[in-house]
Amino acid sequence: MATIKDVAKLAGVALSTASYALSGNNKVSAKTREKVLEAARQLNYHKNGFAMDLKRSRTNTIALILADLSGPFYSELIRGVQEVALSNGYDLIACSSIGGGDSTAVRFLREKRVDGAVVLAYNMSDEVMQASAGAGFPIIAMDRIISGEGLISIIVDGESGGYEATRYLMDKGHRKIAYISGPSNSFANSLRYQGFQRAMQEGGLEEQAKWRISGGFVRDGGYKATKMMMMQGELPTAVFYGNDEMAIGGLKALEEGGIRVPEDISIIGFDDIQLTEFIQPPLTTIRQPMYESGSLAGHLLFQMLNGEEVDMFYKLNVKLIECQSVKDRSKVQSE
Amino acid sequence: MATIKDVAKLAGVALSTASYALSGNNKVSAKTREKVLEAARQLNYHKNGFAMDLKRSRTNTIALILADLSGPFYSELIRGVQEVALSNGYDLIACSSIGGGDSTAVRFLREKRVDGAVVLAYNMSDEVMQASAGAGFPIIAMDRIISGEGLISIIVDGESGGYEATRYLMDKGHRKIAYISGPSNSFANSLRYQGFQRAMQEGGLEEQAKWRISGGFVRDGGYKATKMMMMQGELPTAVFYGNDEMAIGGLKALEEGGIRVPEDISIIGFDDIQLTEFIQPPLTTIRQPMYESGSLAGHLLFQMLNGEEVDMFYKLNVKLIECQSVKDRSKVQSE
DNA sequence: AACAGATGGCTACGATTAAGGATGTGGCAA
DNA sequence: TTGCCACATCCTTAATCGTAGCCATCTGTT
Repeated sequence: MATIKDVAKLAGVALSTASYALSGNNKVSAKTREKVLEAARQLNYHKNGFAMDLKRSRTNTIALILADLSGPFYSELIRGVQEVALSNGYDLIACSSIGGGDSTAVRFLREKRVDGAVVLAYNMSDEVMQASAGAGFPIIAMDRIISGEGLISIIVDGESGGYEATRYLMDKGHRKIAYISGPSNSFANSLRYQGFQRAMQEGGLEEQAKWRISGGFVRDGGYKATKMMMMQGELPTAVFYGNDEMAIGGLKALEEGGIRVPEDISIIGFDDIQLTEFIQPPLTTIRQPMYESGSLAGHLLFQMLNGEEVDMFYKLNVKLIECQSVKDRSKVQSE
Repeated sequence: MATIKDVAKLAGVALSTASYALSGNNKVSAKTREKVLEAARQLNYHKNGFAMDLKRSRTNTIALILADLSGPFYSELIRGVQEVALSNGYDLIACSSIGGGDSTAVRFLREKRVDGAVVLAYNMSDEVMQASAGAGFPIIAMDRIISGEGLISIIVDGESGGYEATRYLMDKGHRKIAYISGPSNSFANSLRYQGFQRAMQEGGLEEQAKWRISGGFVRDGGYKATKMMMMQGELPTAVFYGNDEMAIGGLKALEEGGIRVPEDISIIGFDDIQLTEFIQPPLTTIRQPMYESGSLAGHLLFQMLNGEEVDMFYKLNVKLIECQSVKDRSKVQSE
């Protein structure tokens, strides 16, 4: 690889002049600049990014940290972050936190290979995030409440969402409601479940242990959990899936068992992923403001990078999206 | 941020000793190493990634370049690449080629911020890839055929896939077949379409211009294209969707129009994304070996980084996955 | 005294950038 | 016209970022 030295030599100028010319500084005459650019072109010269970052001690890059690059993506959220990064002239890279302390994500944070990060990865420990964040290095956590210098939490109000979803089912006359949960260590899942419990208690309904099954927030988990539920003899009249992915898996299991939705059983999801409107029946669900939260995360990151004062905690509201996967049983008295 | 200098000073040793101790070199005594590590702990010292990369002139990172981070992901492909990278002790980052010449992807290639790349991004120009690739910098292209030093192409045999899909429909008695296409500049789309055309010609069937509509390879595009097709009065008996995403969109449009699948119309997709088995009816499609191609890409990348000789071109085979979205009309003579 | 192991000094990696040096321009007096 | 000076313009010198690793030096053992 050609370095700026080679360019300078070929152009017959000093190193620094070449540097100035290449970064568009107006300290060099047009003629010299042209000479330098021509030399660079001839040598197919390109800056060495690291040397630049090292000297500038800034990378102009932020990281989006995900639990698993091949996992289900919140594409709207990413779009939100991406647009803000782009419009601020920053680069965005995504990396995975697979691998624990040796993961790419942890290395990028520790070694300060980026200027800040947005984290949506349950497998990142609070410790790592707290150790890395700081005045000059903002981290936005989107899947937990965490505090520390340079740390901001954005969460969606999963508790209200869980509550609303459950109330909605109850209002439609459902009394036997199952909850298919996400991973037990998931903060989002615990919020949703708390909302579910609050609504159940408030309505004087008893939660059945056999109807609380984990599907790990993944499609196939929802499928298996639903199969398991179906093998227990008695079916609930409604199922609250902790997220849409599991509901899609559940739908397949029900279909295979010849159980109609919503005629025989009602289901409700959570997230409002784009797919929900494309499946049969369109899924009633709780919408999370994905794009907005991603965009907010991006904006906050840059405000912090610019040294502005911002709040450390944000809670976004959810909204019930009524489709066709829930049947109104309130007029029917019994089965 | 503390630097290795500070660590050395606090530990009372020379810079180089600290460096050796921190990189686990056995040139230092256990006692000294401990002293240095303790100092590093006290100062919360972490290596500066750039300085290290600069000195080592190696990053231990490879990039996965995608057209759009928020776009539909080939998660299996990513998993393939990711696993290989991880097992070789490399980091993997994903970045987007949105933004043309100023995109993150182009900068990462040009400025050599990674050691190599896997590219699956139609909006990357051949020129950029050819200019960046070289003996020490391998690039694996997964969406085109391209040649040059350090460049390898992996493609799936879309032509055969398109041919097989179409033959399959014809074998099932279909004579009126529509093709919902991807973007016209997509290499994958053109292969599939060529296969479609070959089968049609071979079967003596005429392709109807009104039944070749573009859906841009996206779900919503498939939905709109299908709506458009439905408005033209005459329906084909089968639709070949250029990819599964569009087929899912199309399914919704058909559903809305009260057209049953496969009773009234048969559909076939392409890709075999995970979702296909979860929709109703499960989609007959052409499977691309996604995981395998990702894994192959990863392996080739590391072989090149290790200076081994490899072929410059790979073509992977596809396979028809028979599900329930195609009806056999071969016994029915007319409609 | 020779040797091996441990430690320290120093330079290079490739770029940025402040500060100072060289060069050229124009104005004015002799 | 010529010579001198002030001044702006353009360019160069040199320090620096944080780390790796060569090579020299020192220490203690045999």
